[in-house]
Amino acid sequence: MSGTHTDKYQQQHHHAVCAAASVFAEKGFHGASTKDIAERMGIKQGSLYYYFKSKEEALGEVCLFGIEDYVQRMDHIAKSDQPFEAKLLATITSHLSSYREKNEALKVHNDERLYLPKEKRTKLKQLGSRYRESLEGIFEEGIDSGALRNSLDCHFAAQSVIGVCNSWGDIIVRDPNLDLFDIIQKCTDLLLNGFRERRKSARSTT
Amino acid sequence: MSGTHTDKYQQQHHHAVCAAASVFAEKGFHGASTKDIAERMGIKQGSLYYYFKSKEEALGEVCLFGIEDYVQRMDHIAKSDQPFEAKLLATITSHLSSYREKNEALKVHNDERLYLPKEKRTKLKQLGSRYRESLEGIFEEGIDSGALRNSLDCHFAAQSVIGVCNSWGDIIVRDPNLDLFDIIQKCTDLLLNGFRERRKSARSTT
Amino acid sequence: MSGTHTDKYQQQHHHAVCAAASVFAEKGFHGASTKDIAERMGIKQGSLYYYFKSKEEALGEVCLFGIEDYVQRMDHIAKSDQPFEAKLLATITSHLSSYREKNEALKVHNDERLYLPKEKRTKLKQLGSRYRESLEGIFEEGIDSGALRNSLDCHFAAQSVIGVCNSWGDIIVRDPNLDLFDIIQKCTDLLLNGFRERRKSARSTT
Amino acid sequence: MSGTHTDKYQQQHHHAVCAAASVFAEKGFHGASTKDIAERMGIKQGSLYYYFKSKEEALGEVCLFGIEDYVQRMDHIAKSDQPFEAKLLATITSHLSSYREKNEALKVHNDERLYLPKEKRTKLKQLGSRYRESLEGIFEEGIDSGALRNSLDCHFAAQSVIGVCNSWGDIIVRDPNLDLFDIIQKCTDLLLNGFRERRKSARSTT
DNA sequence: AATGAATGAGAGTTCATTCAT
DNA sequence: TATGAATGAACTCTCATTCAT
Repeated sequence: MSGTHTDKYQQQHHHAVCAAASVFAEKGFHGASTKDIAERMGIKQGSLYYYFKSKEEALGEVCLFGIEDYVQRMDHIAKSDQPFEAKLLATITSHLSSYREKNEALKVHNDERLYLPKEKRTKLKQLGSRYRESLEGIFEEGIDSGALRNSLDCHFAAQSVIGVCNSWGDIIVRDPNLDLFDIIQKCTDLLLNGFRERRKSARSTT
Repeated sequence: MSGTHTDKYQQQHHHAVCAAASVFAEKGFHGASTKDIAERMGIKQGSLYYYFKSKEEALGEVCLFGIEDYVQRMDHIAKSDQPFEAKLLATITSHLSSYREKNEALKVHNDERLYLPKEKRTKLKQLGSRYRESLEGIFEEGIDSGALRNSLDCHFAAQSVIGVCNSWGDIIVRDPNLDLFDIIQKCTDLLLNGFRERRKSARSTT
Repeated sequence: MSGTHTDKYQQQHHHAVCAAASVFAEKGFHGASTKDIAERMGIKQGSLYYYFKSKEEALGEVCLFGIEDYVQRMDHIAKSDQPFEAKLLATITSHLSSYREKNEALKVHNDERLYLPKEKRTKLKQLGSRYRESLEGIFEEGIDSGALRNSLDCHFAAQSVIGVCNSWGDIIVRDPNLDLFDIIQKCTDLLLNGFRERRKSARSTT
Repeated sequence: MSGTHTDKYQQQHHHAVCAAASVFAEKGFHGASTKDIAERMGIKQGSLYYYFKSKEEALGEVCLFGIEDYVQRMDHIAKSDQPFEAKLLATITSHLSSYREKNEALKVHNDERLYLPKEKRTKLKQLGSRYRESLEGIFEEGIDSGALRNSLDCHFAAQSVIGVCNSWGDIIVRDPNLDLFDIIQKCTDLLLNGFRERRKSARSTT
């Protein structure tokens, strides 16, 4: 991948991935046209095929770009030597910050990856699972350390964290004026306490 | 609307809305073709236009169908005379059950309503706001009743409930074998405790 | 034709021909839809086929209706015992008045008859030729009577009369406020003098 | 318009306008298909849209092409320093010759411009009015110079000239074997004498 | 005498893709 | 490295026509 291409190519290729991410995020994969992408890059439609073999390949690259370092960061967090609370905060910070930085690509991954052919989805699925499993591991540690109640369903917990973050992520992407750190704090607070050991037993009625 | 059309027309029209919901949910608005919808109904493509003036109109009807009674149910819950905990449970139950019943239409509303022209989005936006505001009202009551801490940001809380429910809704739609009531209970538990008054002060760092 | 159908049918059929004439005149044959015609009649699209076997047949009937009595009137004029000047005036009066009375049908005949299949055009062509030939006959009489110069090309003259009348007819149809008799007089004057014997020889330069 | 496009593009674009003119003239705007036009150009249907944004735009360009230099020529004639008779002859020659040269486009302008949206018709209407007004001016000069009788209605005269020319133009387009100059001469003769001062008073009856 | 419902062919248009230059 | 030109398949939508009722 490196070596076969000039510097300019690499730059333009990256430029292309970002343009595609931006357009796909805005219009969806099927609603976006290759012309849209090319125009956002400042080149002509036909020239796009110098950087992508097909529109679908572009989607694939965007999706991969969208989660890969996001997953890596989770690996770091999981392996780090911090108490459960700090890890959860770090996770949420990382997740929500992603939407501000590479924002569009992550959104595209979440919303459009289904339109990829099965084979191409495999790697993404692995990365996604790795993310969720790392997160589940963090929750297991939390139980062991006594920070969380024994009965917690770690799979449910991880999925919920991802869900909350993604839904706030969507809102963040749509409204750039929102205070990111305020949201991070409130989400962390919600999730931290939501999964903690209970005092008495305030069971809800039906 | 009633009176101007035959019984058969009404039936088929409803049939068409469901077919459209199903196809849009699966492939997205732009990824779905009118041929797909017609075929799911068992009629020919051209005949679809006897029931919809355009593909876009079909999307509009699906979206409306997707939220209208779901919003009404929230109205009922909000107006009812129950303690906060019961209202939250009822809300979550209603929201997640929707995904099982009219499932696809609600999903379509959430994911595809952006592709509607502004004017058509207005009514949907009103309904959506009504939902969120009712939910915020429930949280305000919860604060007043002492069930929730004073400092709670009700807007954040409402948005988070919606977010959690929608993200689990997506999962439910995709996997019909999931135990709906297990998820409802766990979500309620998470959210209830996440927003409750705190014991000590396990504050996380920044 | 008469006897096989009820009175109401005959009435509605006539109604249909008029509606078709009106719509064809406004939008052209290909630009008009059978739904347009039905709506102008106050019936539903499918019901139109009770009166016409096809859209094309409707055009055929409109065209025929548009010229037939117009040609008959010309026959009368040609056979009548009047001086040339009176016959020309009568011809022009008849032609231009037609546009006010059955206006749309005649316009349709002129503008849209080409879209009829060859076979159906035959009868129309005969009628049209009969008209032109009668008119040529009138001009020949005019020469014989000394009202017109010997050198006049009667075919050219007849064609020109028709051309002038049709072009003014179009204008009359489009603007119902025009003074029909003013136009008739001016046209007659133009054509009468345009074809008359010359005084000196005011040849135009190049 | 020049500079933004390749030479080849300009050529093909012109080619496309001519093909469209030809097809519209033959089948009418609504009766003609974009496939017809493309085929006449020797390209595939989809490729036509490289040269026209829409079928309607094609009609607009054809109409404009059909009258623009035809109007300019009239401007020249009107401004030139010739006696009335010469100007009339020049006008008729120009008008009828147009049908031989750019033939189809002018016919399309006359017959199909109504199908253009209002905004696009504005420019055409201006050009058409300019033509008619120039012609009226010529007739006014004719009156002043004594070549025409005082009582002449110049608007009627101009409209009639246009009408005669257009109706002969249609015939010329349909039958390429006709002797153009014979018709020009006969039309000029008809119109010149039709509007001239009268000798005695051969008034027609009513 | 008229309608509702459906059909199928064809329309205009868009678009991912290719390829010579 | 990038473009202009073209393609063909797919798409949304319209419409003349049919037919059971």
